[in-house]
Amino acid sequence: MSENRNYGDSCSCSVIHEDIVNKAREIMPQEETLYDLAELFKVFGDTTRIKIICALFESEMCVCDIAALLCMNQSAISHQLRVLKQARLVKYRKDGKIVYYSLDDDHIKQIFDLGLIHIKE
Amino acid sequence: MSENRNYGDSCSCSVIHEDIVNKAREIMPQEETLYDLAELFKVFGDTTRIKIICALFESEMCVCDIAALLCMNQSAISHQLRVLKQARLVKYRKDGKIVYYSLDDDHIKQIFDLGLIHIKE
DNA sequence: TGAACATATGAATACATATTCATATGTAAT
DNA sequence: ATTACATATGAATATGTATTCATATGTTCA
Repeated sequence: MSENRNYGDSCSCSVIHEDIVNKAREIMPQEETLYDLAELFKVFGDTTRIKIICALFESEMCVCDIAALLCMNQSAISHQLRVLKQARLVKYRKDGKIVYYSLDDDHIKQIFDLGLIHIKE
Repeated sequence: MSENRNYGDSCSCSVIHEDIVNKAREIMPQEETLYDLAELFKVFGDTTRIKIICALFESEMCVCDIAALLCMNQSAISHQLRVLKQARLVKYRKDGKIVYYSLDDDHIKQIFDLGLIHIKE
């Protein structure tokens, strides 16, 4: 009966349904893609950043405005805007010393709204 | 000129565009909603959980299958399945000692795919 | 009943990260 | 030039969390 047992070092259990596992392996995207995807959702997965995103649905805002709105200090907002920028979720334009941030992707609202639908159920 | 200055204790800067801030404040969902939303995306924001979700697109799978597929130990998978379960992203059925997990929400694929579209740009 | 096994779970550890503080950078106005 | 101000950023801290280990729970089968 040991033919059905296929213990892996790290898995510490047997593969019960090898066909299922193989099929799943085939449809799995590249490691890098899955990593990037997790990184993207990680950016959405913070209350402060979600609030910033939500605020920017209304209109572009400067760092100070966002800090005032969220009652948080300017540095925290600036750090989070950097994260959002790196994830290409926001873009900015400078007008003198003021930096206006706005959303950089149409899908953001869709992702946000789908999330809302899920939690409202 | 100090009428335009409105320093808050925690904000450490002035509100530059009060009208914008007020409008944003109006459209902001409840604190709790935003918190729940962030919590939901946080669940998507982990490579292991994204892989589990992706695997379950193919079919339901037991804990062992998932552990084998991802080459991770059973305990790690079980812990993560609990997180997914608490977020109501997966459900399970028991068949003897085997527990089969499957996706519990149609929106998951949509959210996943929108994320993919974003990172592929 | 007891052995084998699939899964769950608590504790510990290691690592990631959000916020704050202090300060730097860059711009505008006097 | 100097002052005031908006923003950015590095370091430090505190908190959160993913994984592992050990073990418990619950099921099946002999």
